[in-house]
Amino acid sequence: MERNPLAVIGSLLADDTRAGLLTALMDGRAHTNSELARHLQVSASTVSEHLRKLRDSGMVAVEAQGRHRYFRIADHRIADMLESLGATALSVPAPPVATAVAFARTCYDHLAGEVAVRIYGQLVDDRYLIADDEQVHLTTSGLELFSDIGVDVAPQASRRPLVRSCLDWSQRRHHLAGAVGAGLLDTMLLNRWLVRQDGPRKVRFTRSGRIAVSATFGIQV
Amino acid sequence: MERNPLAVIGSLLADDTRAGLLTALMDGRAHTNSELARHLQVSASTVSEHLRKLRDSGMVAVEAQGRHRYFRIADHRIADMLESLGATALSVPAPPVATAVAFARTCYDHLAGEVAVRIYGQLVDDRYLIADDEQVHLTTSGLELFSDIGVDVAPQASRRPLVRSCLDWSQRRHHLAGAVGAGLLDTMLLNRWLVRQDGPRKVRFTRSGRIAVSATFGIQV
DNA sequence: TCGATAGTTCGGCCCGCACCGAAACGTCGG
DNA sequence: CCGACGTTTCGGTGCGGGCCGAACTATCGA
Repeated sequence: MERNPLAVIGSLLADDTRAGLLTALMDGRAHTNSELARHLQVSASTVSEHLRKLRDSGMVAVEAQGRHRYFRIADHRIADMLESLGATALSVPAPPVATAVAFARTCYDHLAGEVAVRIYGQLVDDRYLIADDEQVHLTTSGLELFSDIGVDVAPQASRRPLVRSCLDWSQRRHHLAGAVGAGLLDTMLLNRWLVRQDGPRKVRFTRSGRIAVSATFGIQV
Repeated sequence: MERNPLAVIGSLLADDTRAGLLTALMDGRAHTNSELARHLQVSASTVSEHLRKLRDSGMVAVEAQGRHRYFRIADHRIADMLESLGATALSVPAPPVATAVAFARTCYDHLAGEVAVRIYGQLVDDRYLIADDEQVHLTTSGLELFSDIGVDVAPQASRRPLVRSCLDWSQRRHHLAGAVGAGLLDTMLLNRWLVRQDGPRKVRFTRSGRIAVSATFGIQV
């Protein structure tokens, strides 16, 4: 059965939930299945099926990371099309869909956002951290650095790696995860360098926190 | 129920028949309900319902003319959107949807197309025809002109007006309809100025036809 | 005034598909 | 290896909507 190409695209957009997924993804970041399910108030299985269709059609791409799978708009051509489509809707003057990217936020059990990316980069530059293509290692001086601020850097009894890199989709760059990444967040919260905000993953640096981060990692916050 | 604007547009495009209607209308011309129904091989009632939806949404506009209603893409913003959407489909390099406009074709019982528009304009310029906003009248010299080439210009027993203007949607300009318009086409075919082609409304000027039209109306064909 | 034709509305049928819960699968961390 | 958790697959249900034919309206031309 030969279908009209307009109808093919239209069918993908026609469903309200699917359109909601695309709209949510239009913030330029990548999201997990369950995040999206919560956001749209539908079951995880439903979202999974929708995402599969969007993926099959090439509108959405996926990147696996551990037991999470991050979904995002496939490329800027798709984004442009959706943007222009949304603008055409009610002759609305194109509401700016891009949201402000959080400077600091949490990503599961570790710190993410702009500041986390900069800390990660500085750690690499200063040879506290060695990052090759696939693997990340903490150097001896890195071990000392984290140990000094109260992060447990003992080799884990568990299989959990000390350090792991995690891709920050709002930045498209890596930041620090793994046991040390989690420990760093714990320490920051414990010492009130950082306090949680109302949003689920929102955090904010305190005044003393900014000073401490500057002193510890040598970056300006 | 609040719906996602993407889903609103998507729903309109999602149906294959509706997408086919829009694709057909993307030739830039206006078409009637029954034309479109024939083209898409569905019933007239089905097309009518689809066109109503497209009209309600503002994607398609309609203009009534006698017992015909001509449907067209509402404005160039919609056309642009559809064009870009179609181009996004399979990364196809945007097939040129605009078809060549027929130089000469029939419109029901009279002549239409580029040549008909030019004849009409020349008739007005030469004062054979007086056209004000709403009405069109044949002058005495106009009566003679058509009488000379064998078109019956006797006042009609029927209510049918001698001359009427008909909007040519491929040209967005008027041409001659009414009893004289119909008679002119008859005469042209009878004298073999014009011969029918294989297409339902396709006609072609003969060599002698070109000469006769030039001589009669003073236009170059 | 009347038949022919274009278009719309209405009623009813039926298919496609969005949805959910349950179960299966894969990865993480203990 | 095991429990926890994120994700996907599967089966079943219900509803929206596209389709047609028939009836109705409007216009044209005789």
